[in-house]
Amino acid sequence: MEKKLTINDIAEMAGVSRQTISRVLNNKPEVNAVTRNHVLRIIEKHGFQPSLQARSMVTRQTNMVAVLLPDIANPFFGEIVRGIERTLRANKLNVFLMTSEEDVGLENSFIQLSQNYNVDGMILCSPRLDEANLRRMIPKISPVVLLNRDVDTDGAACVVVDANYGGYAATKYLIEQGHTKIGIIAGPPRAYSSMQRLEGYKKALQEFNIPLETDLIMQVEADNKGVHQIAEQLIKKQVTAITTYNDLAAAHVIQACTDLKLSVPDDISVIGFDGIEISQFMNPSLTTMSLPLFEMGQTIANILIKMIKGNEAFDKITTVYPILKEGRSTTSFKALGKNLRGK
Amino acid sequence: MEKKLTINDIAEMAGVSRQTISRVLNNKPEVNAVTRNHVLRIIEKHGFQPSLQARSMVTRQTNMVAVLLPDIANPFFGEIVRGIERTLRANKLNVFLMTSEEDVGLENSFIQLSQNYNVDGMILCSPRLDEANLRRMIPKISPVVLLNRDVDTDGAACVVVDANYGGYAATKYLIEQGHTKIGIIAGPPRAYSSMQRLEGYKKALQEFNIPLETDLIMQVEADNKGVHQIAEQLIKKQVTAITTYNDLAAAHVIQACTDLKLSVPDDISVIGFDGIEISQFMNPSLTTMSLPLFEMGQTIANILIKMIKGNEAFDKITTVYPILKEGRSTTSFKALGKNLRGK
DNA sequence: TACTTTTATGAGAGCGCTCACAAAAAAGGA
DNA sequence: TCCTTTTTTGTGAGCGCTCTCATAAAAGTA
Repeated sequence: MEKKLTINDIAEMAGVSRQTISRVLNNKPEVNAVTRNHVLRIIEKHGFQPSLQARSMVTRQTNMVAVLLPDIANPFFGEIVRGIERTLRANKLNVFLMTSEEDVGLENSFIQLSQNYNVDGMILCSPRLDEANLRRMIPKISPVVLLNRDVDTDGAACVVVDANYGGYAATKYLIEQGHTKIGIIAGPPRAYSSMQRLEGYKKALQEFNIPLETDLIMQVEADNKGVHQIAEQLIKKQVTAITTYNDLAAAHVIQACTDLKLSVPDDISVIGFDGIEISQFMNPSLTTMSLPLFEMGQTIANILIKMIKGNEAFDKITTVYPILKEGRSTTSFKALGKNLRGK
Repeated sequence: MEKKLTINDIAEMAGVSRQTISRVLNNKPEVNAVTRNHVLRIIEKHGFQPSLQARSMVTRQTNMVAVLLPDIANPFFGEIVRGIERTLRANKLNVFLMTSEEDVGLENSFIQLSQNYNVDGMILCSPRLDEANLRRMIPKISPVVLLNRDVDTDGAACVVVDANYGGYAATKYLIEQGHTKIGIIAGPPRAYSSMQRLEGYKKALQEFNIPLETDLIMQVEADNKGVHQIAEQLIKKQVTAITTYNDLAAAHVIQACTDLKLSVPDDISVIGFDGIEISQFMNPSLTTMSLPLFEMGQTIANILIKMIKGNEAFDKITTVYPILKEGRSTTSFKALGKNLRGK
């Protein structure tokens, strides 16, 4: 570890005060051209770089943005973070990353932590905190952008996927393909998006006068551990189609079907959510409610940047609508009536 | 934004000196039980949290580890970061994330940046910097753990995938399946792992006395943009198998085959590298040289932690060997001789 | 020449904490 | 009682910077 030079060392070498060095460092105009060049040369020569830590101690800005998400290995968040990071970087902001693994306690302490690091802003992706908690935290950590949470408070902006619409559109699509016995794996029990998705599912059924069967409604923790099992349960209940809360879950459903010697889509249609890049490489390629993930990341970051700058108007709430992307994991029910198991 | 309390505010409220507060905060023993409880109550009451920024200013440790990687949306790095983050967190260390997008300039400035933030250590995943640059930087940013770069210097530890072995094993496997005309998409031109992989490929051919055909050797930038095109070129050269540098590239190769109305594995066998989670969901499921990604992340983090603590021995170099995981994207050449195009 | 205005530089304080030390209070020993 | 030891608390300095303000030097005005 080489010893690190400070602004005082440079000042001494240059024979000027540390304040002059500071001025050069910050491109202040009130410094003589000769002095500036002299200082610049010495800085250059020794490769001096000021401590950003010390600087932010006094300027009260860290150029750090805390990004909290449940799981970085999940391609959904991966794509979003890519969009976030690229946009932040273009604005000289850096990413302080935290993964909560769906744990509310961890989430809470992470938010606390980044507050203690004096981050300039926060991006909370799909926080699990309850509304009261969230409202309590926001004033302390503001500005903050929330993904998939709609909390109308000062200091917070929201970017939400219309999971209600998504659930509706996916279900409607399946109904139009002739399915009536449609299972839904809605997602984590307490998650806002799960509930919304379920609402959309119900709405579609209602619209087509299909009676709601509550035992076709499944919720599952986001770790995908239970998806396989739950898919088996649904299959036993003779569904002809299953709509899921994300593409990875859909992949597990397809695998459950394969394990039970059922064909997707011939026996069962499966529809995903998110439209992650690899959904097209799956076996079979996935029909999914697709989201512009990278762009969403950009949007999130841009809103936060506006909030940090503080002099520009920003959208308090931005709604993103998924669009149906047809793959080969769904098919018309009518077209293959004879394939139905037990019928 | 609520105003933030400082240690002085608490000191005043408690009627003691700021040093006593500091002692309570740091669980120092030399403070009277009564005083401690009194202070604790006031801290609790006002939800005071000390500024980690100010603290690290004096303690000279930030509890931050900079993690630099080429692409966060790539599941390969996603899995690794998951392992890194979980391990670091268990040791009260946090992640300062940076994505270089394969850009050497960005990489350089990121390393500089994290140095200026006084991070406690760095993890560089597959840096693109040339050896000289790397050697020059390491003393300034030490301790550092390098993934997939073998630079023997003080202050750096390395975790490398034996791509040579991987390339060898994949090629050998294909040869044993009866393939002799095997194409390789080795990876980014200047990447260390690409060259290693290629060496292994050559070694396997040599071992089986198969003449090397240089026009079956392809290199491609890691962005997968060109993979499709390059795969087409290889296919035109009548290869019966293609070995690739990662699973995503393999997916693109499979897609190129599909586009040309060729079947994988009946017409062409494809083998991937890394063994990311979704490779099993691909169409067809991928045969791949599988890596324990999550565990690699843990290993990397653990080595860095030892280096930071400074009182424990650590492995200067850790080699990880990929293992073959058979999927349905490869098949025996002999078994389907009649399927060969143009033969 | 003396005066104001402009330009360039420096000195001191302070961001919120922890360090090394000094000082005060309490306890123990004779 | 006085003196030593132990326990507890407080003081000053300083981490590496950037503020604000004062001062010095240069330039313009009369």
